[in-house]
Amino acid sequence: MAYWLMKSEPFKYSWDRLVEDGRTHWDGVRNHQAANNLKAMKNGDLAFFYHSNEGVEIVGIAKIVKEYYPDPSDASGKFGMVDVAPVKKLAKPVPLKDIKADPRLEDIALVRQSRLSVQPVGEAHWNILLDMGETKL
DNA sequence: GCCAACGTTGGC
DNA sequence: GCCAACGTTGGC
Repeated sequence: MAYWLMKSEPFKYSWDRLVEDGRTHWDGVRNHQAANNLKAMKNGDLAFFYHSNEGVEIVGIAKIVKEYYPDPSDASGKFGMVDVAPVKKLAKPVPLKDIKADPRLEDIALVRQSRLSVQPVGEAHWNILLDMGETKL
């Protein structure tokens, strides 16, 4: 079981939309590093759902329900996508500023590689973030 | 709206 | 293969 973090701008695709839809295609990734992370995802892996630009916080937990396959929106055929479904909304969203303020999280990709839209989260970091979100799985 | 970070493109 | 120019992401 691996853990991830996926970013979405809420006015493009929000956590509430994901809950309404039940599941969605995580398409549109055009960055190789992010795509490599998508490729490494396995069914059942969990991912934090992060709102960028607006909110700027982790709002929920999603799970991978379909592993990497071609993204039809990519004409070049180089990039793929996964399908995700909502698992649980965080009892308390975890804002980026709190993540930055916690020395235990200073090495997290969210801080160190702020532009990467799909990133791995270590188990220790995952548990800290769950704690900060006052959420139990 | 600005700007830093960073990926990509293209001239040489 | 280097690097300047340019585009995009995303925090503030």
